[in-house]
Amino acid sequence: MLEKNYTPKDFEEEIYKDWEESGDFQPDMRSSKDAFSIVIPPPNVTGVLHMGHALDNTLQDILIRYNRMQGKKVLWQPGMDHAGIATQMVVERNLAKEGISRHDLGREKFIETVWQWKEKSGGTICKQLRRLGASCDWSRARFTMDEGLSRAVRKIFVHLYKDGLIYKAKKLVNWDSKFMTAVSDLEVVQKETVGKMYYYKYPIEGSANEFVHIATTRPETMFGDTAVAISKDNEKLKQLIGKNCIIPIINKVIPIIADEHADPEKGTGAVKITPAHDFNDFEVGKRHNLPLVNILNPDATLNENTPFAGLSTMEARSKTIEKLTELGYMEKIEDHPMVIPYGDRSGVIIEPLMTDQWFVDAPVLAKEAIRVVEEGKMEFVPKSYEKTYFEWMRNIQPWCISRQLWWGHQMPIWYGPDETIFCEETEAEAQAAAEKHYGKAVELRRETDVLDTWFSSGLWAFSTLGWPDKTEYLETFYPTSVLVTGFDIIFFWVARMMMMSMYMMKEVPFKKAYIHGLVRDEHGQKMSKSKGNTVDPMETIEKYGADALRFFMAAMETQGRDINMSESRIAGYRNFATKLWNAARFGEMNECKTVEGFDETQVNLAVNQWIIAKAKEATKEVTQNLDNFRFSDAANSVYQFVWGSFCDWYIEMIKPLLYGENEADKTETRATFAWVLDRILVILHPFMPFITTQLWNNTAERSVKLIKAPWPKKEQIDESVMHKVDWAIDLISDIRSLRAEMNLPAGAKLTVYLKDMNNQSKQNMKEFRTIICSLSRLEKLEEFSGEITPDMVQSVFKEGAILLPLKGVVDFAAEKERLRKELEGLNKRLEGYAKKLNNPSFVDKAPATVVDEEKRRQSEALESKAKVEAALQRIVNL
RNA sequence: GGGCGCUUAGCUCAGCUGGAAGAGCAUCUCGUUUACACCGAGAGGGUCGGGAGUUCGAACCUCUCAGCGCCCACCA
Repeated sequence: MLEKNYTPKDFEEEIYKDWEESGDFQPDMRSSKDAFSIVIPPPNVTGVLHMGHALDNTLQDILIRYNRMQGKKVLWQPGMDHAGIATQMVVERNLAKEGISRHDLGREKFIETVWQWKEKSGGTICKQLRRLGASCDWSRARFTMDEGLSRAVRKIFVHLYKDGLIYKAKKLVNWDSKFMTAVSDLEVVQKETVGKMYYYKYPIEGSANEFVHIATTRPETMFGDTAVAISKDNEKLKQLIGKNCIIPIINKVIPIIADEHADPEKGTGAVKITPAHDFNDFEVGKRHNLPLVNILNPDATLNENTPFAGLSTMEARSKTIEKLTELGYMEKIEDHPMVIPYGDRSGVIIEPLMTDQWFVDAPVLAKEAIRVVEEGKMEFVPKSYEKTYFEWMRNIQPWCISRQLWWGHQMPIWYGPDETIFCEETEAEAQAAAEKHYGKAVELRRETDVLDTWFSSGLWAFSTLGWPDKTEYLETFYPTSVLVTGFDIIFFWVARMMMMSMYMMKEVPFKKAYIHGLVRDEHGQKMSKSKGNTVDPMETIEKYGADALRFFMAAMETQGRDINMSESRIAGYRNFATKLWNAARFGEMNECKTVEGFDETQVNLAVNQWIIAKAKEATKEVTQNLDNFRFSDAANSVYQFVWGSFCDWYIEMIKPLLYGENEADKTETRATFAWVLDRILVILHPFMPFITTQLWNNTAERSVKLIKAPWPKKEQIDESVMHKVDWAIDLISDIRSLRAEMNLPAGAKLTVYLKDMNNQSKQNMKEFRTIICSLSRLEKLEEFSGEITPDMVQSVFKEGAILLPLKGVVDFAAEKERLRKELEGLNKRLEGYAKKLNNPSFVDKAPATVVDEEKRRQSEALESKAKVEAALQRIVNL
């Protein structure tokens, strides 16, 4: 028995538990069909489910369930990312509450603490994903720091190193002074701010009143200046080139050099060069062999190379200005719009800093990653993201992979006493290599840096399947079928997976990358905690059910567009679930039970034939749309069918039958109802797995679980039967409309006379009389013979009935006219094609594909013409 | 500066290859008919941002103007 009310909370969790415990999420390796696999974008171990995850994972789950029902070997590989910086931050913050710093604990103890934290509090998100209905094979869940994945990381690192694709270099890198680590270019966000431009002057050496005028936004960096540059095309200033100037305060002499970097149009035309603290200046410095003067400590305070050692940059800045003003070198200060780099995690200003770091030679790895996309071996959906990908990949810079953190994969690098580098997968191998190198055993020192988190995520597509071992899963599921993720991590992750996979596996990590947008708030604003406009998916699930949230995500997902949150819409999809629930209850009340061996091609009643055809049509649409990743179209197809066709029309139309006397009709209708409801549960299951399963389990004894129920194969759809019932539906709609327009009282009896009837419509009227009268609340439905009979007059006056305008309710004349016009248009169109295709200049000039395209359209128009002609013929016959 | 995208009903948005404008919500009217008021029936509402062009035919293609958004790079 189905409960009277649809209360998803009561069964969603239980159903999930059953799936998981029965192993329903594990791939059926015995299946003879293709494999289908997705690797989950691993959420951070610190992560909590937000709407972005809800979207991403709903889409994946829809694809997974859909393919599972097709009988394929289906794997959704779950797991989590150790999220270096994020996790270290969380744990450090917790420790700080107790007044402990990580340095108090020491590296080993700290890492132990992180692991403890992970076991205890990490992975909340996996529970939440279960609540959403994500049918991942949790028994295979991986963690980027688990033993197997760590081995994969070491192996590929050593491989890359020995191929010369990983190297150590002293370079200017983005330095995060909060976490005291280097970060990659991608982890730096540029923010617009209104800053100040400071104008001051450096005296020229050996001259009392000659100066070079400088403009800068960062006066405190002057202590690191090692030159001033002027363009040799700068007519006004070029006479200064070759002279020396003096940095005030520290009275250091530096040369004035000629360099194109100094744009005469910008600033004062003369640029102070600080090679150790600016990426452009670094390049200038390289060109002129300038010394590098580092003025910063790792915590971004100034060092002993400046007079303000220990001060922060801001403090040093005001001190510098103060001093310059005092000495008479300061000229003016102006407001200046500028862009300042911040760390995406730390939120502090990122400083370019000279340090020893490790790099991956990304430009080399990018080549293959670009090629396979060019060749279509990996396709972006929507395709437009290809361009973004190419653009970035073709301009890729070496990837800084070393982090001066503690939480992460420590690099498999050991140094000998003379700093010789040994890169091996294990310490023992490194020892052996060192012994060979030195001819004796020596003490090795391990590199303390850890790897960028994205290094290990870059291996995710194959490391989770067991690589470097040759496992059955790797064999079966690699390359994975599709990757589903947001556009914001194309560079962070998609690109890196492409590079790593192409390098190591020589094969794409996934055949398609489905890229979706962002989930925004109701008004299209980005959701953020600081704005307070976030919506917690768990609360939404609590309130409306996971099915409603999932359906919302699917229905809103149109390619290449962001999704705006809309509670009213989620409520609408909860209502949809309620509607289905009640429809099922209707079936239960009327003993509509699934009939084993029911042959839906053998039903007799037109309404039953009609709903079966409609169900097949909906199935076809869902199938096609899911195959093309058109989630919203797929969702809308089911929605329209369930609410629009099944509930609004079919259930109403069969009521007279079910409450009637004809037992054969009843039997057939009950069986049909059950068949259609089952079909709905099947095609709706990927979107709303919980309610469909609950109904599946409670409306009949089943030999198959819904999660593994076979997805219908291609079916023959009987279109001719649709017209008859559509005729009745049109008639009913028109009568209802007239009734409302005429403002008839609710109980008013109504008699309708139809005129211009032909054989077909006479037959239709006979067949659907009961249904039509019942649904449009008619007293009588009669044919108008052309004369007003005493009967008709009687019905008006005696029964209080209303005599409708005797013109026939459906305006076939207008319909005929419409079709005639359409046919006219089609004929013109065909003429147009004929003209075009017979025109030699068009055929000669246009590429063959264009000509083919025109020909294809022509034949399409021909087809349409045939259809319209047939429709017109039907009307004429009616 | 380079790239991408958007502008369609009051709101949020669909509209796949050009062939007579759609959904959800909101609004208005009617309705306690035995699945459902988380409901049913009906209605109103759009010169598809402006302009020009291609076409027999344009929301869709081309050009142009205006507004909005995102990404990348740079900014002494």
